[in-house]
Amino acid sequence: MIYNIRNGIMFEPFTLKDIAKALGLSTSTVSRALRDTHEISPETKKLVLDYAQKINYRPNPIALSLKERRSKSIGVSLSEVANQYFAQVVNGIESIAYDRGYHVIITQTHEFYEREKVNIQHLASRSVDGLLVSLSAETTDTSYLQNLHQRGLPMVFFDRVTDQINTHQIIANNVKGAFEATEYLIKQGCRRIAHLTSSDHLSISVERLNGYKQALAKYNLPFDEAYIKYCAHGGMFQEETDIAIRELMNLREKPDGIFVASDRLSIGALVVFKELKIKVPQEMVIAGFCNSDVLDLMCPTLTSVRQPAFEMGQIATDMLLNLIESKYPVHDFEKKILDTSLSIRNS
Amino acid sequence: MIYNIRNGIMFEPFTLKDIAKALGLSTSTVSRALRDTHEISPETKKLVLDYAQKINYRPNPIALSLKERRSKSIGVSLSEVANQYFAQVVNGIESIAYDRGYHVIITQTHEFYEREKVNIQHLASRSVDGLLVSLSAETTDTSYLQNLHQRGLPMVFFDRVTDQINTHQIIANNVKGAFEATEYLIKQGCRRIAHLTSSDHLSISVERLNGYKQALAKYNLPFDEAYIKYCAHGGMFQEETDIAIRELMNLREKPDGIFVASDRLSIGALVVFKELKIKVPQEMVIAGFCNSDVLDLMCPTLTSVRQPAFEMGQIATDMLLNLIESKYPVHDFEKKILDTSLSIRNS
DNA sequence: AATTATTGTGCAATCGTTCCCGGCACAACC
DNA sequence: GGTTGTGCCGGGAACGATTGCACAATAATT
Repeated sequence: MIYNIRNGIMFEPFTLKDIAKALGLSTSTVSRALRDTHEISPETKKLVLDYAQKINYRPNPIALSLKERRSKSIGVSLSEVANQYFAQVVNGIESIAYDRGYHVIITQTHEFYEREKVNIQHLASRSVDGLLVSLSAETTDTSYLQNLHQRGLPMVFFDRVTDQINTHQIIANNVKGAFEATEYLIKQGCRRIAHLTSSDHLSISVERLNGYKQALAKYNLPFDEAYIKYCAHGGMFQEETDIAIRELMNLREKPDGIFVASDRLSIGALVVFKELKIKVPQEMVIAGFCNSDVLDLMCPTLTSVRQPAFEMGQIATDMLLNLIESKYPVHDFEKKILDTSLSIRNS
Repeated sequence: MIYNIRNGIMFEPFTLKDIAKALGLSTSTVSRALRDTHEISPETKKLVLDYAQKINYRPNPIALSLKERRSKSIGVSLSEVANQYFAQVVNGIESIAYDRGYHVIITQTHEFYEREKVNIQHLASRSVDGLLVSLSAETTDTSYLQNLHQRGLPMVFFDRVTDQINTHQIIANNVKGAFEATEYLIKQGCRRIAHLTSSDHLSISVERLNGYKQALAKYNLPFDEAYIKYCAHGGMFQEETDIAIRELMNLREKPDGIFVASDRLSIGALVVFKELKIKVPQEMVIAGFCNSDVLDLMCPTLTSVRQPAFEMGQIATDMLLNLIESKYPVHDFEKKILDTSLSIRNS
């Protein structure tokens, strides 16, 4: 192996100029040889390619970005990768992005609006070619995103979307998923079904609440606002979940079933019910959105609504890359809705 | 807000040249005015600053990276963020990096050597100023990393380290952690203690095996190679874990306790024991490294060795940034070892 | 033999920024 | 009055890669 010793200290990758100098050619010839242009003689090509191979030459992506005016990378904003649902989405995103030659830069909001804003503005200024966004629980003001969108930065929303920005959206069928979960609780004999959810302005909260209401309506059960509990930070702090459930259990008419709207809240709820030593499913049946793959190991048990997370990541990325690579402005946007599946666990 | 309409379609931020043209100055003057150099008159400065403010000018970080020959970003290579331990490490990394003005780019190996190599070479080709690496289960050949290191790319290893590269390392006290877990099993009355671990060349495997042996030795229990099971991909495929445990349970002298060496394997083992309907802890006591925060919900129960993951991420990042920003070559490297803690769960 | 293709290569501009160098005023000095 | 100084600013090179254009050398044609 040959080391680059132009400078003994700093990490200095080889450049076209290095190859050109070593071989007594011009940089343009070297560049063309590497890109396999027809106007370079086979001998020169071989010479250059062999040498490039030997020193393990890689084109400098930063110089390319500057020249091409794009970075071949996309930014992702989500609440946290420790959440199984998002981890699976990320895997889907990467599977598509890498195939199409894009880098993926992941940023976490931890459900804070300020963090989201800083992250996304940072990404935009670092010239990502597009954004995949799932809004934080705190976010109500999307004006900074509208700004970037109006100025032409492609973006696709997934999971937690907003209608204030006209672009592609990819979500699970939250209404149907919530309906099925609630219906399951009803069929298990529950009559006072509580609903634990994230902040009330998130799209997923609205839709899942809708599905819950539809199920109650179908079976002629009354809707009672007292049974709905919101967690402003989506259960990011266990205290939120703790208080919400204790309040529910202190109601005069305790709920006998609960539908939980998100991964983190579902897990958090199980923790609280275990602490409170409430018998599941005798005293309380629990169903909730959750993509964890260890639910079968848990007690108390959770009947889960599972989202096609990997696929959602794939589709969102495909949509985004198509936007980025489109030669003409796109005005026709799609809202894609994928079905969830219900995994029944009943001990 | 003023939008740049040089081109109606693409996202085109303002440049120095735009300001210079608008104000009838040269780009160098504008640049100097913005950087507040003393050789620009107060009036010109104010003129430039006001205009820049008005159009919301941001320097192009890509051009800066090319010029400064650094990107103010660090790369991370780890097996998968869906693993709680790594998710926590990432949070630690970000907490330090963002404070010091660095971006974090995360890549996942999913325990494959080829994936690791491609990812890291991609990162190194210029876009990152340094690397945080935890090796994949498959990796035995670190020559491509040695290469980058010799050429001056700063890197710090965490968790799964190698001694083939002379740089900072930050790990948990794996020997002690494994010793305590095994000792716990012995004190619970186990006499035939199996050990389920990742691929045999990983540093963590070697160290954790050592701790296991030391505990056996201290209590005069025989070491039996038949009780050691390796999973080449660290349990990335559940089948690996499945086969390993079934083999253990088919031994003439079945083990009555098992010490598991990693997060994913611990979870995988619980799944298998549940499937096999083996009574825990009556027939089998399980202890293992695991940073999951829902272990209290699981049955069968797992006594866990918990690593200070967040802190490891923080320390590794601090070390790396110090390397990157050091004006002189560093030859004095540190191996930092953090204590684990044992969480006993016994149902 | 002169002209025209064809082939292979180099020059220079470009992307956005920084910074060295030099130049033009005007003032202060011996 | 020349020399030196100083404040203010523009020109241009550099970072690394791509690419249109020019030009050389050789081959093919008239």
